[in-house]
Amino acid sequence: MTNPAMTDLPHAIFPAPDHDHARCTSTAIAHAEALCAERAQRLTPMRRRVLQALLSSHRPLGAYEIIERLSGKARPAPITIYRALDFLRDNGLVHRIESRNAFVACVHDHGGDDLVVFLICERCGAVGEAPGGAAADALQASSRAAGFTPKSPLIEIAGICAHCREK
Amino acid sequence: MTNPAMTDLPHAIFPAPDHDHARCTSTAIAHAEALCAERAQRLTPMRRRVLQALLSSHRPLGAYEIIERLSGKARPAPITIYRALDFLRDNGLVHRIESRNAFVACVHDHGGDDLVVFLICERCGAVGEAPGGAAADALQASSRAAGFTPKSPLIEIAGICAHCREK
DNA sequence: GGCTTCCTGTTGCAGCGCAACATAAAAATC
DNA sequence: GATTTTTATGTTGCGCTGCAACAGGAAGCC
Repeated sequence: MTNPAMTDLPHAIFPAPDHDHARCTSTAIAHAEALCAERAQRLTPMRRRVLQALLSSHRPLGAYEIIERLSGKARPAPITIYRALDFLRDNGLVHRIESRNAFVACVHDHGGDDLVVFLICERCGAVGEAPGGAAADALQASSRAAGFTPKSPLIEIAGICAHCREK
Repeated sequence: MTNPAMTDLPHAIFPAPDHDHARCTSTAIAHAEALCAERAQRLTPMRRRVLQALLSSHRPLGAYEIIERLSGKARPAPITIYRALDFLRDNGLVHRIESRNAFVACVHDHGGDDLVVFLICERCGAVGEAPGGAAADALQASSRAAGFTPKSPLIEIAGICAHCREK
């Protein structure tokens, strides 16, 4: 499932304000197509449109915000968006930011199981994904010590990203 | 602000099904009173009732669930509950579980700044609070590596607690 | 008492999220 | 290719979350 196009370009964890967003978007779409083809999943027009709406920014969007960005034609009902999001999430193409009740497109290429830390910039709203390998071990240990059998940990950190800090 | 009553009793991270819940509740209320007195904050009847509703279980409750548990008299509007919750959260007496959009009473005694890991049992719904000291360092490092200036990390882990696993 | 500050009640609204059912489109089977 | 089955989308409706704005009331301060 690894797509070279997503790994050879070493994404900064926070996309720079002047990055080549068109390419960034088309790469992600291409990755989604490849992945769905490989899994015999259907990237329908609706699902693609929702993904593109999310890719139009690196900010998490709510369902209603997505609807607004799906310009043209009739505006789909919220439930339609949620169903598309469910599909995209199941395939690791979209993440849910729990602390915002919103969604971001995933522009990284990571397995479904490894721990991802979401860094949320309070100023520009962008979301970065940092690898959480080291923290994963500590959390495993903490959980086990409590007799707890953990599934996927959820980590979200609010703060200020490098690009906003420079200003 | 440290209350001996809350520390001398070494709370298991997950309260056992047969724990002395009456004492567990009264201790928490006493702690809330002491803390508010110390800070010259007012633990009004409404705030106390909301806290007690949350203490009636170790499960996170939504605003409407809280309203239902505030039996007697007129049912307060949701906004009233949210205001009480804001107060209780500001004083560290209540935590918000983002992945559930719900709230739990805090039955531990930790400073406002140290990292807490919420363990959420998918079977019984109980929420435990584990210390996240070790993970905190790893997350700091991860964030810094991304040029990110972190504030308080949010960690929630779903899984199965020890008491549910035994069955 | 009079003033300020804080708390609660009321009304209203917007977003989130899904259940249940109906319809349409694609896949699979024959 | 026609029929059945599966899968995706549209429609309606509803309940929960969360807050803004305003009004009244209670507690503390001078």
